[in-house]
Amino acid sequence: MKIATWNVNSLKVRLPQVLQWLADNPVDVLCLQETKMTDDKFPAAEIVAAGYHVAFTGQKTYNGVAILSRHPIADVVKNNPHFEDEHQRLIAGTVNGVRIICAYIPNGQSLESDKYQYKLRWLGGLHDWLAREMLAHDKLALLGDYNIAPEDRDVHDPVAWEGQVLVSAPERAAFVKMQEMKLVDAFRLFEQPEKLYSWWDYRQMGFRLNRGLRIDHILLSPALAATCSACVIDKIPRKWEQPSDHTPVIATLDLPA
DNA sequence: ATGGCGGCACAATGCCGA
Repeated sequence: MKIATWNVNSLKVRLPQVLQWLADNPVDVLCLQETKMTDDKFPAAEIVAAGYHVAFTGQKTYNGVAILSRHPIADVVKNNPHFEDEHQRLIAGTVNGVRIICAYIPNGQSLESDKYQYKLRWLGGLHDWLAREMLAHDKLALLGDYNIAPEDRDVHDPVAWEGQVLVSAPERAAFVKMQEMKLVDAFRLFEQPEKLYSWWDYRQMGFRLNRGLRIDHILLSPALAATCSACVIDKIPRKWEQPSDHTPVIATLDLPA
């Protein structure tokens, strides 16, 4: 079973790339973030025609998340039942006995911003809800755009980024807290190439100069981590015409698909 | 020091992302 996550930065613009990527990479589950559309605009028919079930929740202009799955998606939950939030940033569903949680964690903008406080509150709410979900689901995966680079090796220039949003100590502490609840960063289960990131700024030739951050992650519960045989970042879509600034992350689980 | 790119919006510039 292969599960993946991709912040597409507008599904309206990126739908052809999503369909192309799925044709090239027929994963079992693909979590999308930043669909940036209301549910009435969601291209469900095109995705179903590509052989996927889909669950989604969106809003105008910002945010929006979706789960695409080759298998039926059960027990769909939209948003965190224990955190009041007008943003559409979270959707969960169960696929083949695996609890899939797709998250678009807030960016935070800057350490001085109200949005940063919202990000930390949001992470607190996520933690509390995750604890409950983990009790209910042995096999659980949290996939998405975390907007957190967990360690300096996940940052192209740690000195330049020091103290900035995405790398600040409180955000990293929230990531560590998820690891302390036994969620495992699938990417770090394996030897990886150095300086491999999942996001690059559109500006200043960020991708060509590999000025990136690893902020898109797949975290696995212990029962799933034990089955994980690979985790890769696929840089290919970042090279396509009119790309998202993020690129997909894929984990392979040795479970019957 | 700022914005640099890209997407979006009651549309020209401003907000937002990261």
